[in-house]
Amino acid sequence: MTGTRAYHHGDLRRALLAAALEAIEEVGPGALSLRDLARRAGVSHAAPAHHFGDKAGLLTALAAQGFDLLAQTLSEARDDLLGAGVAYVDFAVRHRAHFEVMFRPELYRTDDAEVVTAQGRARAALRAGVAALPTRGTPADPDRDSLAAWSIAHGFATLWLAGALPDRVGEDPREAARAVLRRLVT
Amino acid sequence: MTGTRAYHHGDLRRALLAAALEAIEEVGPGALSLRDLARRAGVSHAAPAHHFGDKAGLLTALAAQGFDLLAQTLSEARDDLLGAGVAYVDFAVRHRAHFEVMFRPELYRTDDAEVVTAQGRARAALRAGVAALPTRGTPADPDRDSLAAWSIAHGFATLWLAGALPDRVGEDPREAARAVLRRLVT
DNA sequence: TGTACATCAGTGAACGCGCGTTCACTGATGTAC
DNA sequence: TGTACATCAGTGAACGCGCGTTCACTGATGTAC
Repeated sequence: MTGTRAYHHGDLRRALLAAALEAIEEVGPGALSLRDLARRAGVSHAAPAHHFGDKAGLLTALAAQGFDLLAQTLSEARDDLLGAGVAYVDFAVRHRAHFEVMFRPELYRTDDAEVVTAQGRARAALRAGVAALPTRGTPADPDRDSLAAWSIAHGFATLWLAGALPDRVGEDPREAARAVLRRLVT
Repeated sequence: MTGTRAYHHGDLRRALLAAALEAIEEVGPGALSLRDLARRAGVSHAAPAHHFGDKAGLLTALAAQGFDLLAQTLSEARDDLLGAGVAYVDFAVRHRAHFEVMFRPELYRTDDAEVVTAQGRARAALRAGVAALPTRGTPADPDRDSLAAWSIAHGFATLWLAGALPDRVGEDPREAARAVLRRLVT
């Protein structure tokens, strides 16, 4: 494979997804355009339709990929709720584009089979983390505890991404998240 | 004022803001177009520029309005952290359009004077609520406690709006939020 | 090893659309006298 | 109370742009024989 442009890209689907992540980080998922992705991938503007049909198709693929990645990330922090929370925030910051798409269901097909499967995996990993929560005085309510843990991690992550947090939280999201999450976990 | 169209609308600025809230609830803040707002307000498509200059100008006005509304809402729950948290979630659900704009700083001018002022008010109201937090065993850390409370309320609100929460949380956001927030507050 | 053919990936020209922006304008309102 | 005039809010035609989508096409790849 020299510098010459091959007629067949070879791995255009993957290349378009990568270009989409890049574009989303720059302009957000709303302003995404298929023509722009084609440009980024160095391919004709009609090419993306071949692989994804339309914009929602592409974002659906990205969402599925994102939930899978999140599930994987969370399951590595098994038996450690604090660690899982920190991993969740870290995921949001490092995979910002994925994260932003995942939680804007109006942008993609939430009933897509791959999305549903991946979502299930992520949900299971989340619950596994919460199951490890040390019970405090009051009798444990797994449902409520699970939602509380998810909420605080998700909220911190979104506020971080929105740049809404005060400067004093510092520059390391993991460290900042750990301090805040401890409030719930310890 | 009969049914006849007056040449001068009289209160176009306010009408456009109202139309914007409506449009945002339907299509999200990203897909907003000034021409659509003009249509909704029954006015020529060039009219909005008169009042807001451009889209960012309009969203800036909306963000400022939103932060003011939030500050007002929170300050009504003075001395009651749980109540403030529930009010925060309730605000997000009932003023969804405002809320969505407020936390997408890339859409408006965050350095706008009115925005900065209103944000300051909201922030102060938030801190006042947290100051009422009962201290538990460990010595209180107001900064951390404040961020934790904000995170959990914000996270629950965003997840609710995204439709990401499981069905079992029910249909009343206030009630559901109260249950979850109690995990942090009690 | 070669040839014929089907399939598939990507091309590029063309289309219609909605958008933001500009600009000369017109009608309404407010003010000075 | 009337008139003249300045100011302001909104008009509507025009423009150029980037977009998604369509479609006949072409070049590359894989397979059958």
